[in-house]
Amino acid sequence: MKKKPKFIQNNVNENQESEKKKKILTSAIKIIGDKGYQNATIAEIAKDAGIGDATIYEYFKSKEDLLLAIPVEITKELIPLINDHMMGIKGALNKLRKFIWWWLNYVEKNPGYGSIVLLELKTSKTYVFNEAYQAARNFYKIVLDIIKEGQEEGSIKKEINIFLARSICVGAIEHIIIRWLLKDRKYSLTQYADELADLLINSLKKNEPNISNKHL
Amino acid sequence: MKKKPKFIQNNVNENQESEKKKKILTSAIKIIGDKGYQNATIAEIAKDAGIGDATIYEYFKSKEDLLLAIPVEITKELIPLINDHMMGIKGALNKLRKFIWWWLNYVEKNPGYGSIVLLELKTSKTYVFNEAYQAARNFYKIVLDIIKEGQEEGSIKKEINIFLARSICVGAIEHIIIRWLLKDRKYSLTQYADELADLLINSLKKNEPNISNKHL
DNA sequence: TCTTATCTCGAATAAAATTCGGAAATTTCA
DNA sequence: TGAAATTTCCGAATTTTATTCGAGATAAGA
Repeated sequence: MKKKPKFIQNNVNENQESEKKKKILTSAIKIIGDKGYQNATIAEIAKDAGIGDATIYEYFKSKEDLLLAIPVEITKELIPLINDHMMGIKGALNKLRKFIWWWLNYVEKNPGYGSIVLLELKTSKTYVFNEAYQAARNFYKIVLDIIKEGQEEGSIKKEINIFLARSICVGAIEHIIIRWLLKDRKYSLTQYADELADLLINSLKKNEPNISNKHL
Repeated sequence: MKKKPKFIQNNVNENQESEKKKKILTSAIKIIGDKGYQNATIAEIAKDAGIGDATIYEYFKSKEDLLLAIPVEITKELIPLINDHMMGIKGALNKLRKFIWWWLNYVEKNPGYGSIVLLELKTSKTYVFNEAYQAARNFYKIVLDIIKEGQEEGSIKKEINIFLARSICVGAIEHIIIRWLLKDRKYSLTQYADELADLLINSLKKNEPNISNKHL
């Protein structure tokens, strides 16, 4: 651990994310994702991270601050990841299908993260004013961009309000995920990806008259 | 307060819902709906209800039990109310439109209830095993029934998976409500009803070939 | 009016978050 | 290299809240 320049906050070195901070976050995701924010105790998170309770407060202002730091951290890693997966896919509707699949798949493999973002986070009164909210917005923005792209390339109806379209896509995906999180999580989430994508794409895409009418 | 028949539970009179219990619930909706479950204290709820803290525990096992009792109580009143509004409306798609409007309107007028049901409830570990979850299911079932009806009468595509269709409708509505709840709640929610209904109806309804193709 | 079963709540208890003060570790620089 | 300065860490005390206890208040029936 190296020394930082003279005048520093009263807090721990913030840049280059000390390993300890990462370890706390990892333990927090594990414990909170598993038992929920309510039932997770600072003592247990500290124990899992192999440090004393008080040390957590060197890195996070409060338990709530720790909760809010989770999506900020993870989303930072997530957005490049999904963008990477999106590369080489042509056409907004194909991208939308891929995005749906990717998201369901990610939550299925990381239910703790899904549980925190979709269930725990929104009860925090300060959520909207925190950068956690910005992180979520950046994530949703991917869907919005896909819809815009589709309207530009002519595959998605121009008359649709893009924000409403995003609400339908994001709302449907989240609703399916939330049901899964609340249930036993035994069945596969990704199995819904294709059918859901079909339905959403069908409601957004511009009908091609020459094709859809050839049977008349 | 009248005496109840001989052998009673170790608890307070459960039938005919004593006014005190109702008063506690009313205060709980007010305080929890406003500050959130976390920040609402039993002391404050008790004070608002004009009783001592300990009295709450005569009517509810715990703070969580009190939270879970709220949707059970309210949904009991809500379902007859919405069914009443639905009467006389012909056609599944018209019912869906009305349902969307009604729901958005109800939450706009009762944001405390909306906040509890959509934001606070889902973090409770016991939610799924509680009758609160059943109450929510009964509410969603209205949408499912509308979709079934639409498929039977031929206004909604038969090939759509009804559960997925419900997820899209409920998910979209809830997503719009949640954004509103998290923001300042200053703008009108019901303003979205029509456009949202258009979009959802459009994605579910069976296209009538003779009409959609007459311009060819 | 007296007895008994409820109801109510002030005060004690318990559990968990947060703060405090100083010890341990690390860094600086003479 | 050594010791002062700075930073990190944490055990123990404090604070905040939910929950329980037990005694007094209230009503019903004899």
